[in-house]
Amino acid sequence: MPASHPPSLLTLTTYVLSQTAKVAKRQLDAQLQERGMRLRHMLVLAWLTDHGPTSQLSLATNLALDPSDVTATIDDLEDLKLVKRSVDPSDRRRKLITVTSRGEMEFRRLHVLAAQISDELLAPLSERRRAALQTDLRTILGS
Amino acid sequence: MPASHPPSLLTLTTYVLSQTAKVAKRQLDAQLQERGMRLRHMLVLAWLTDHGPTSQLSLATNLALDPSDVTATIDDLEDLKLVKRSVDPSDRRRKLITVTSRGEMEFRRLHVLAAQISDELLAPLSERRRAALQTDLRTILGS
DNA sequence: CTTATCTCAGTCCTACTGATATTT
DNA sequence: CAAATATCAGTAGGACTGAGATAA
Repeated sequence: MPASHPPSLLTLTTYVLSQTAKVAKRQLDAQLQERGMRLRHMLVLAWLTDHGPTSQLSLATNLALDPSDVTATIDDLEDLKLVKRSVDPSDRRRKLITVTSRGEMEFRRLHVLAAQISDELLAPLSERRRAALQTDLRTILGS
Repeated sequence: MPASHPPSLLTLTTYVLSQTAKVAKRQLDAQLQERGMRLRHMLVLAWLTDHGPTSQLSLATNLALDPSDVTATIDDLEDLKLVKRSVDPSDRRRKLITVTSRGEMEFRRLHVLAAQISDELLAPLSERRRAALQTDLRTILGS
């Protein structure tokens, strides 16, 4: 969060985009850190909540994480009793990661938190503008 | 750039924002890297082009860079003959950094490059939408 | 035997810290 | 002498690499 911005960069949407994202990310990180988590813990919880039991490698490829980071992340989440490892019976090399009910609760809390941060950040915009922003960004992302 | 996104996160504007920014940043970084530069080199060039000669500490505080990183960045830019160090006569502890004419040319090129990347990224949006996005993001950033 | 999955130790890179030199 | 500026060596933390273990 630069104290001020070079004017010639403020005309670049990508710059403004990155700077805004940095602010948002910083706020979320701070909140997550208070719970001993990082963004990738939340990503994994989100994925599991949405898609059900998933192998570590599949988490890695889908969430663009390094497989070894997934291992560490699952270690952490398992310590917190938010997920469970179990061997995939159909392929015993694989470990299926399952979110626990406690994990789902925690994810819901995190989601609320993130939504609040989102809202605060977007507070200067009207409801209509916010919706447009959301749609446009998703259009750009292509999903 | 996750291969796919957890649906429950796509409802969070901050998430979509961060992901979009990541894509943009990655593309710009790739281009900069081909010229032996990184984002902070461009930031410094932009600042100097906009504001004229500036001390290193002032660059650091304004651009939210660590002073020691500024030193290294100026080292690089000086090697490339894009900036010049000179002692501030009014306070000989300070070094005033000045962009050379070559540096200004290079920054103009980088700016064009970044604008192209911006345009490609925003291609799916109409002209009107793009303008709205730009304004809204600046509103959020508060500058 | 080769390949896939997970784990783990080690490496590399980046950002930051702390100490130093110089000037105010 | 204390504070400000720039430099630089060292540190800590994160992300990635490569090898090993187990299973297919």
